[in-house]
Amino acid sequence: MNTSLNEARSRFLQCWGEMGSCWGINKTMAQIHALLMVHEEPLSTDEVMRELNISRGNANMNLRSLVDWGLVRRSFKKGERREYFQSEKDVWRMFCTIARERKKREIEPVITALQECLAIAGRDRDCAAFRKQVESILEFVKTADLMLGKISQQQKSRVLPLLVRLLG
Amino acid sequence: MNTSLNEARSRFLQCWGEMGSCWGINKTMAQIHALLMVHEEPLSTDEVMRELNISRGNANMNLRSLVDWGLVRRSFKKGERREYFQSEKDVWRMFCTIARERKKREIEPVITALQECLAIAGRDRDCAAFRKQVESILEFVKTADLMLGKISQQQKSRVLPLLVRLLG
DNA sequence: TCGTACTTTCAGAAAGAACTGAAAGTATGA
DNA sequence: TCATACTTTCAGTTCTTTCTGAAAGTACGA
Repeated sequence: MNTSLNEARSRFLQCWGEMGSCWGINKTMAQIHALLMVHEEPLSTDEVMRELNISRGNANMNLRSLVDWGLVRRSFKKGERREYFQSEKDVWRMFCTIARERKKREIEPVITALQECLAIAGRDRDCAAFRKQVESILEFVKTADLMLGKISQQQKSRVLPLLVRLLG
Repeated sequence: MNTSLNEARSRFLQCWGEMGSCWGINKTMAQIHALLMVHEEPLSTDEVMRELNISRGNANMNLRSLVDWGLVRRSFKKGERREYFQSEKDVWRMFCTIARERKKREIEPVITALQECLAIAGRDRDCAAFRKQVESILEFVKTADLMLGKISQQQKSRVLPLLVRLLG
């Protein structure tokens, strides 16, 4: 098999794994995702284990997480009991999926927590400065949340013109 | 001192620390940042150590990181040798600073790495599918990079109208 | 130049996250 | 019902990151 393709692939897996770590995503999960992204054909758990040199438990757990995130689909070959996994390939749809999940898992809980902070603080005069700061953070996070929600519902083609306007 | 304010503060520190972890930021660093955000007055290393119950080394290291990120400024009180630290309070400016830093530290290196992947792969026919996928990822990351760069240069007042259009 | 009041560094310790692999669980077809 | 071919779980281990605290470094005024 083409050596430079192999080398390029493994460079890509490494890159994607590191990027994941930066953004709070398990490195192996990111690498499995990368692996599936650059394979047209669905891969089995055993193939993933072999390609990344990881244990069955690890492969299974991270494949499941990817399915939970909606980035990877289980797929079956007729006449085979074994399950295969296939990644979403379209980058914009991947982005939308990730945005929706992080919104739900991470941003919305922060909004709730900040609202709790304000509720706990109450309205005493000596809380005024604290309230003001937390309120402005909350407002920002809410706007970001709303925006992420809207953007991740759009077709890519509808977002591009806005970007052009912004970048122009 | 007002108990509910204390409770609200510590809830806020906890919340910000957890959020940091989600996004690949050291929890203690995020908590120090939170602590400084809700204090009008600059705090000394010893005050930070006391409030968060952490060691001198830890406090020193994370305060330095925050200064490196440009989120916190050193400040001095006249007649005192000790240094104090003060956080940027404006949320939009905080966001811009973080965006610029992550762009520089994390996004630009990914662009370079992806370009390397393409260079390694070369133009053989059996690389075509790989190239196509990596190219579309690269295009997306470049657009995100460009956009983050533009947005984080804007005044908040110039971004809001765009959001309104988008959200409408 | 020395003593004081601080800041920085870093080797080792602790905590936390991720991983392994064997055992248990499950589905299928004969 | 059983054997087979898989998937899932989880207790224990390994790896990574973060933290500690004492020692070294630095700056200043007397």
